[in-house]
Amino acid sequence: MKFATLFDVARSAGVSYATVDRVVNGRGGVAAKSIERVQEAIKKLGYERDETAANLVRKRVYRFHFLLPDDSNDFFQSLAQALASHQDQSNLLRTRFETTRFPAFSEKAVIDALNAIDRDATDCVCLVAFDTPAVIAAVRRAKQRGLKILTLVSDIAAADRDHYVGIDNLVAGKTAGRMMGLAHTRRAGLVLPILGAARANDHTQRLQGFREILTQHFPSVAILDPVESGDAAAEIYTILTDTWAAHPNLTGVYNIGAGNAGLIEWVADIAAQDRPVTVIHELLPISRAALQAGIVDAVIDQKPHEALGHALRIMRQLVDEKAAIPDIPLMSPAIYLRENIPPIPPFPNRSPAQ
Amino acid sequence: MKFATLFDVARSAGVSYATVDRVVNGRGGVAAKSIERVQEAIKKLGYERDETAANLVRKRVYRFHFLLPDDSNDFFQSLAQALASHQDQSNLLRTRFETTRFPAFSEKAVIDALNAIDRDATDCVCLVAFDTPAVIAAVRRAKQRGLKILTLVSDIAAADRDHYVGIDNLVAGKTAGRMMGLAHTRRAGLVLPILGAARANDHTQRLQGFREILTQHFPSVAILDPVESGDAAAEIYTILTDTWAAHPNLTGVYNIGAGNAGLIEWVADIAAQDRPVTVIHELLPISRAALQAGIVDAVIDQKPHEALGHALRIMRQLVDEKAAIPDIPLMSPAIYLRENIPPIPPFPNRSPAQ
DNA sequence: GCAAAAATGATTGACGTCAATCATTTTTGC
DNA sequence: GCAAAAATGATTGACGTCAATCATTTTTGC
Repeated sequence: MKFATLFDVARSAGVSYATVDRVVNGRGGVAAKSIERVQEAIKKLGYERDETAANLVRKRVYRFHFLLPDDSNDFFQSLAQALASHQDQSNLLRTRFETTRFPAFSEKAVIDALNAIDRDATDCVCLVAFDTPAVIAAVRRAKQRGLKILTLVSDIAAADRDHYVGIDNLVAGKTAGRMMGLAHTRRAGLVLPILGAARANDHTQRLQGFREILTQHFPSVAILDPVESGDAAAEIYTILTDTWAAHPNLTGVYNIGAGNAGLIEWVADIAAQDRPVTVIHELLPISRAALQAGIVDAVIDQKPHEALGHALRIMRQLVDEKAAIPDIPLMSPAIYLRENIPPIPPFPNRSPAQ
Repeated sequence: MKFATLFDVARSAGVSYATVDRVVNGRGGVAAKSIERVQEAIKKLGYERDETAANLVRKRVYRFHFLLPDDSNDFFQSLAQALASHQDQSNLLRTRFETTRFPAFSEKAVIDALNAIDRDATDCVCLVAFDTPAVIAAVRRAKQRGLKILTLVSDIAAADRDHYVGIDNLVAGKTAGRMMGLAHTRRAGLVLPILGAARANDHTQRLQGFREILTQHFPSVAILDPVESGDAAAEIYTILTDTWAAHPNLTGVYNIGAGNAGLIEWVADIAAQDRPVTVIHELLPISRAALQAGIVDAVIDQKPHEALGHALRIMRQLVDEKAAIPDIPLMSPAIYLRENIPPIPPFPNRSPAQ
């Protein structure tokens, strides 16, 4: 079974290769009946363009630049790791990567990095940004220079970037709420939500979703006022100790942000039979271990590896500019319990060289 | 920024293209010091082989044959759909697909289909099989003809196929058990497991995992003897009606196999405030709707789309025969609650033609 | 130092497509 | 029916690699 080439199409259509080329590449100057014959031949032979050959001769290369926060030991680390694993395939898909890490939460650093991106060496920027006026302005400038912008994990105003890939934090919070609610089926409870920072949009959205589900579907569960941890483990430990002292009837803890080490330590320390149900975010080495150890009951995860896969696909489409890209639904978070912890991606994508 | 080609490597190494070719393609007959110089140049230039060009000239094509059960309206339907969505990319990855559907549960049909596969037109077979001696024998014959065999979703004895992609049903059952257990946090309960068929390995494995987690970690939850439904919705309805009558204190139902329509109808009919917690398998249109409607509490899913992605990658590696393929861990099942139901894959993988 | 063996160089046609150029044929308008 | 315009054909070099062939140079063993 051989596969049809453009030469086969030409022969079958009874026209020259040049005419077929004019048709398939839309060069114009072809009689209507010739176009028709070519299209018929394509259909008849089941011809499909060999994209690899086309990309080869066109020297088509996707040049992507990633701007990721450089937070010592956290979620962004796993994001960078996921990125690295996707680079495996870069060769096959003619994609070149550049990555800039910037100090997390430094607005100036993001903006500088964005400004420094060389339009002549970059087609599309993937940005883990926060939604401030200055950042938005920088994004807008980058777009004016012709760069495509995709936001990842954390979004900015829709009008200013080309696409967003990531979860909906409201949904993430609702999922956490549902999980917490199910753990309170037909019983009353008292749960504590811990915010990282009240000014962080993603955190407040999660909190909102969490509250919504509990109040709506699990009215017997009372929700304490959320406390702020600054994403600091030590602070979380203190918060929990204090809350536990004040409310010995505490039945659930939902940590919305980072700093899970503090929560884990606290649970291990109290070693109570009837410890509160614990729901946290992001499957990282530390939370994996805590799930395994039975210290954490559920982890809500953004699926960074999968997110990057989506991001790369969309970035290629953005650069191709072939057509408006259909709006892609937001990702839904994963739920990990002790038993369904996934193996650590990536799996090897290709065999070792040679 | 241009990317190094083999000519660049040759120039940099101070040898001819032919020598470089001999080195990178392992043709032998090259002096040790030349090999070294070439490898140095490769490293220095960051050369990476352009796989697409190599595949092009080698006429490398992967010819895959899928053998899927043809069960009217079920899980296999969604599997076939997932397959179709992956075929989108077939062009880019030089993969050709053939699919044979066979009547579900017809051993003879599988074997006939397997025997009928043309070795000269097929490199690798992806099989959703059941583990019977006759099927195993047929697989063995296929392997002797030089076909690579990958089992999907349902495995056969490890020695007889090349690889398996799918979940571990024991883990799936444990996950269901954990979910059910969490919904019984600090309270007693009585749950009913419903088997499709006691002779189905995957079902008994799930049951085992389910029981294990509950007895071990949630001892206050009692487990009724499992009943068999034959995967029939009507039967499930009857079972539930009877059990509910006999045990008004029922707090959970775990449907291990198919026939969820019966469970859904029953839950809708009893319309009880304190209905049992329901855990089922496979995210299909019907179970999506039931989650949405709040009739089902949790769905454990095999992630067919993801599974096919893994399968295709491994099948290519099998055909390449470059090296032994590292054993890939079994997939872990996904947990879907009402709030984190994912959008229906596939997303479009490439822009529309032209 | 010489013949044989080993290593290297030079070159070529293909894979399927793109993107040209220029010559030739067909169609159109009046 | 004729000139101008439109359509078509023929052909070519490239993209980066593979897989050859054959000629030439270098190394090896004695």
